[in-house]
Amino acid sequence: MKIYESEGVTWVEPDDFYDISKTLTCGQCFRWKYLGEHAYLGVHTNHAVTVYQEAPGKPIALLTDLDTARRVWVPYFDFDAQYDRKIKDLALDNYARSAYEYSKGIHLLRQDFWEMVISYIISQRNRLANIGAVVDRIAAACGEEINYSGIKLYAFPSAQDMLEVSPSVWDTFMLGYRYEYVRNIVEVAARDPEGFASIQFMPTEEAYATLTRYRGIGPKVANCILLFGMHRTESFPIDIWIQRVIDNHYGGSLDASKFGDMAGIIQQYMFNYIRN
DNA sequence: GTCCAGGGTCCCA
DNA sequence: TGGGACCCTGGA
Repeated sequence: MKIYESEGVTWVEPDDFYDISKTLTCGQCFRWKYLGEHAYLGVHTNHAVTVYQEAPGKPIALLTDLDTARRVWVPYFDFDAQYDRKIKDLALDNYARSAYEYSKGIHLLRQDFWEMVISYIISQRNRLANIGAVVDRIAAACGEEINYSGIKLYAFPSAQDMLEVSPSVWDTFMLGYRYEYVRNIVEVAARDPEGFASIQFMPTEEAYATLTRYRGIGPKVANCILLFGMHRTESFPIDIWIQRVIDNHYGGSLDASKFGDMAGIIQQYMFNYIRN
């Protein structure tokens, strides 16, 4: 990977083939906004950035300084990752191969654990666009304001921040039947922030068992939290789309462990492939 | 206006 | 182990 600053813009050239547009729109994240002209605006923890890529495989521009880019955005975007080499080492079946060819350039973001817990509880039986709208409303109501070149953006709030606003504000989030799920886990996390945060450092099986004990977190949501919020790339969340893939192309059953620690990335390739 | 499904999970038989 | 219910939204 190459990284350098030029006239206030930091440029990144990953070793891997990288597609910013696919990475940000394939459904793994909910809060990035398309600005037009190949540029996206997004927030991670209490940082905001504009990212631009003229075309897949081209150098990527980050509107931030070199130090912040190195410290915050290189890990977030997984610019250092070497998926292409790992994929070559796997004997992919025809469908996985087609999904990869179609979706190549998608990378797995290293998103915030707590934000992913809440986002994926909200995601159940919900539309992609609506998930982002709900998460944005929560951030705007409870999150710390980030002034980004005159634009007001909001960090995703902590559990304590979310409890500080009144229940009538919670009603404006439009959580629907997921209200009790979110409320419960926010109260749990606010009571013992460090204990809850420690889930992300547990071995994968223990983390899965712990997560699925909470109301509103079943197998699919737990696997999404493992994959997107903890970067456990061996996780393979099965939603209705992936289930369709398994039914239509794998005769009803698929042992994703044959993909090893690329299973989660191949899941993203398949999800992107079948949805388009 | 009605109907239906959307990145599921819980509950109860 | 399987079916129904659950909140809210947008498109047909």
